[in-house]
Amino acid sequence: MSVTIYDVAKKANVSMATVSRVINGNTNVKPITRQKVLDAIEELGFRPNAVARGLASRKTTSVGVIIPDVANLFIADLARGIEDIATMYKYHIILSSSDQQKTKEIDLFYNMLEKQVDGIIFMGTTITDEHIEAFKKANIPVILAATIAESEELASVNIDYYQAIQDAIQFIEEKSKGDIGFVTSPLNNRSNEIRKQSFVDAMKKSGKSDAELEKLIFNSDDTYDSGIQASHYFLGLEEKPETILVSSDELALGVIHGLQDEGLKVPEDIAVVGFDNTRLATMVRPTLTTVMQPMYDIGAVSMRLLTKLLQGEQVEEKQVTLPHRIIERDSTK
Amino acid sequence: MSVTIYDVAKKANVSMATVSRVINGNTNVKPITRQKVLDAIEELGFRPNAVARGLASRKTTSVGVIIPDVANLFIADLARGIEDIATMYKYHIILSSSDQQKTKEIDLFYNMLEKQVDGIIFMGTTITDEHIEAFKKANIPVILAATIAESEELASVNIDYYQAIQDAIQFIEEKSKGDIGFVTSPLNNRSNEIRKQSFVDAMKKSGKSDAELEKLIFNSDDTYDSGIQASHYFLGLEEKPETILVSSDELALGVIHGLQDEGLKVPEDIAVVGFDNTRLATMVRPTLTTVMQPMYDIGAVSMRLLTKLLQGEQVEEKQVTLPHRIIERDSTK
DNA sequence: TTTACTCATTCAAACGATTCAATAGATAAC
DNA sequence: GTTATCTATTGAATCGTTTGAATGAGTAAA
Repeated sequence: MSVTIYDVAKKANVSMATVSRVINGNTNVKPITRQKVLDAIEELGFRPNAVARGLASRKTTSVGVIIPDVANLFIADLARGIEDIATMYKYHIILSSSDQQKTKEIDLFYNMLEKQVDGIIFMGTTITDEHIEAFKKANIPVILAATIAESEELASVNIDYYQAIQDAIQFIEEKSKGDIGFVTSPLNNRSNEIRKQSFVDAMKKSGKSDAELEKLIFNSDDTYDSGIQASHYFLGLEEKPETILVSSDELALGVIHGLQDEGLKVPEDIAVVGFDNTRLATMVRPTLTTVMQPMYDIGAVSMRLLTKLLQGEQVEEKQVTLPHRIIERDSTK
Repeated sequence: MSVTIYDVAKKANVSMATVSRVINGNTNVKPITRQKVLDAIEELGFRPNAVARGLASRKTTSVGVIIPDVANLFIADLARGIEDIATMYKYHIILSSSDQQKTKEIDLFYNMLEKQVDGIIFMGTTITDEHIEAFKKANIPVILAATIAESEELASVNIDYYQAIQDAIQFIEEKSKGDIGFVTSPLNNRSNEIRKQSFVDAMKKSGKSDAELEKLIFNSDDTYDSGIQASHYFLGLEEKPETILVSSDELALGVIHGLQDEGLKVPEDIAVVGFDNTRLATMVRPTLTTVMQPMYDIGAVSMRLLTKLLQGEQVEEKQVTLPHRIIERDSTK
């Protein structure tokens, strides 16, 4: 049926081993032989069967990528970062969305192991013992991308979420003395939990009581619509915050539009600060001041880290923290 | 090292063939034997090696997906549709972005063949002879998703782009007698070309001269920023259009904001109609009237079609046209 | 009882590469 | 001239499954 290494060997009058060595760019092949083989390959239109290769070499040059949802703008950016570096290092990507469901995350993980991927990049919600067990059972490197694990042993690439929120609050407080409202993303996600905690700590430090604090927090489900709901919530308060700090950009757009729909002006009446710096941030009026979380870079660095691990390169630190920063636009004054 | 089918066979006191038959849910296994094998599998924590399976069975249960760019909101939706159906039918997805570069598209295609994918879903720009040659050389089914090919032989899933624009124009003309401006997406993409042609035909039919027509068209590169440029362009015309019809939603947001930045009101001064109906359409003020192109569905239907082809199911029609429709929101009056 | 069939199971040959030990030929060292 | 050292190449086992042919046991038909 299809052309195999055997056919090439026959045509070039050499052994399969030699053909294999030519394909793999191995030395110890006489230039003249190499050329003979190359000619035969060309002539037959031979393309090595990656599955057979994978079986024989125990390397598939594919990596598994498990993310919550490709269709999420923010996450797709991560995927793209991974992909670009993977392509650069000649890896293929097997991609799956977990929809933040723990069982699905774990199932997908084992499925990818069956596929004999060389490594896995995982973005998920909270890392449980079950996750860790699965990761350990796998004899391949696993990188957590934009995902927090308490365990020191797991390789990961993140930003410092706690500090990011602290910085955002400091940024806000430099501009305005009023209250700050906070819209969380779902707290089944460790990094969202950390952001909330960071907010809580900061507010307590500036003397807010538990009761006051509670009013300043709106728990959302991370959608545009719940951003709108959040805005209604804050407008319903007796003491409205002067600034609303929001856990994601999409949510922030919802908040902004919710406020505008009620006739308020952003940032004059209420300022809004987002989180992520997705492309959405510039696609809204006023443009959104936001905390940059460089998802593309997180993906790229994760994949690069993975290639290092796969190729046995020295890795100084398995837990990478990428810088964040506040990007000031027009939704704050 | 890892547990193989051989270990299971030994433990259960049966042959590898029997274990294989159990794994594959084959009949002709006595219940009692099946249970013995299942127990052994459980006990040893056996997981079949998909690579070995792939080699032996010549089926990998993975499909290749080639798309212009995962990080594009609109395209990621397609990917998600593909993925959901793939998961349902137990296929894995190998995903790659081509950045609309023809050589990359073709390289990726051949790479996926090397990986022995069972089928490929392809979204690209213009299908050239080179593409068709590659598709034919592959002995596996290929589905074009949201991608036009003139050839009748290729399986594909699309909407009727020509008609969609005709409908949009009719919709606009029912509301307003003024000129219609048109913002194209890059014309290296066949479907964009068709949309433009559709617009041109309609305008000619209503008596526009070539000179008039030319002024009404702005060629963009399909980004938010070029949407802004488009708005400036139209504002610079002596006779400004009353409505601007735009080839994508992201572009349309750019147009809307560009107009608003200049102090115009949408839709009072100028109405805007988008194309795609991405989530962006509701994430802007005014919300965007747009032509729905159901990318998720296109992905899902493509994948379903592929499974049919792979499983030898009867397929009535290899070229599927999905319905489109105009979704009226607030950017038109 | 013999023959013919099923049904359950085993045997062993693929699948298409990689890889390591073995070998032959050429070159260098003594 | 013999031995040692490289270099280029081959042979064959191996990777972990699937799968079709072969086998054997049990049952139904004659």
